[in-house]
Amino acid sequence: MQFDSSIPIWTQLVTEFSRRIVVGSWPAGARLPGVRALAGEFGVNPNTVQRAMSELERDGLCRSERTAGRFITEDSSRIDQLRATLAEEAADDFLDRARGFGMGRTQVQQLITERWDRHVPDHDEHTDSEGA
Amino acid sequence: MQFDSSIPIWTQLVTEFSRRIVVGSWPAGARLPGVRALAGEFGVNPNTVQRAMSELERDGLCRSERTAGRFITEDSSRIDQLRATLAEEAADDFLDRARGFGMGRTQVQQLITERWDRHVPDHDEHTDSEGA
DNA sequence: TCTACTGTCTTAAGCACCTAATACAATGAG
DNA sequence: CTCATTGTATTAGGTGCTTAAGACAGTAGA
Repeated sequence: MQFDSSIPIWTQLVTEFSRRIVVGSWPAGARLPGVRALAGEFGVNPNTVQRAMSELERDGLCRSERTAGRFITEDSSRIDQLRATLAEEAADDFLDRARGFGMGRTQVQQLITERWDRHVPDHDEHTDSEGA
Repeated sequence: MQFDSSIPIWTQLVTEFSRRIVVGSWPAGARLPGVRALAGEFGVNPNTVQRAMSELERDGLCRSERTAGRFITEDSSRIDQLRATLAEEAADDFLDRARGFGMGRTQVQQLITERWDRHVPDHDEHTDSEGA
């Protein structure tokens, strides 16, 4: 993973860890790798990982058993809530920016459509797996 | 205007100045207030304003006549381009995040619709923010 | 019991960046 | 010419991030 040097690494780790929780790489109840192992994976200092983990704990996404390791919360509804919150924040950030320079609702929807297409390599493919 | 202390002020000024250019508060060819005047308006140091202005010049959005002041570019197509670029960047940032946790196209469109409605002033807004 | 592993805490150093204060250079008005 | 205003450059201070090294406490397993 690559880091943006203009943003604190621990912040970017929080984002990455949240993503892993939301997409299920780290499912509810899972035991996480130790801070030293994660530090090795990302090429950072264990303290930096710990700072990110503290943030996740503060938000009730994981808990640490002091000697047994660290575990994702069992509360799957909390994870659903996280997913919703992240989505809303992303949308709100975007809408604030778009409205800031005067875009209307229709323009916004069209912009999303255009940009989505450029994000998807193949037009033919329906990657519309609307499960939830 | 209020600044986010976790982001450099000059960066936020670039955003604000770009917005003014895009929405026409600072139209093509306009003479801008001096760095000291702007610094006073935003409550920051003139150097901070200048750093933001240097960025705008680097992007061809304004030019400085060393003793006469600073002027927005006459090239209105450049401003149109800026508007398009800002919109695309905002959309791409959003889509990267949304796809990052597995949202599909339809979900994204629906999310935008929901959030747009809550952004409309008339709607009763209850902020249900749990930390992410 | 002894060893290895877990998270946690402390201290310190180095570094980059942001911000501020100030001085400088050039031009136009009077 | 003299002075005020313009943008610009230099220097210094402060803050926060990251890394590093080490020590501590508790637990599981050989």
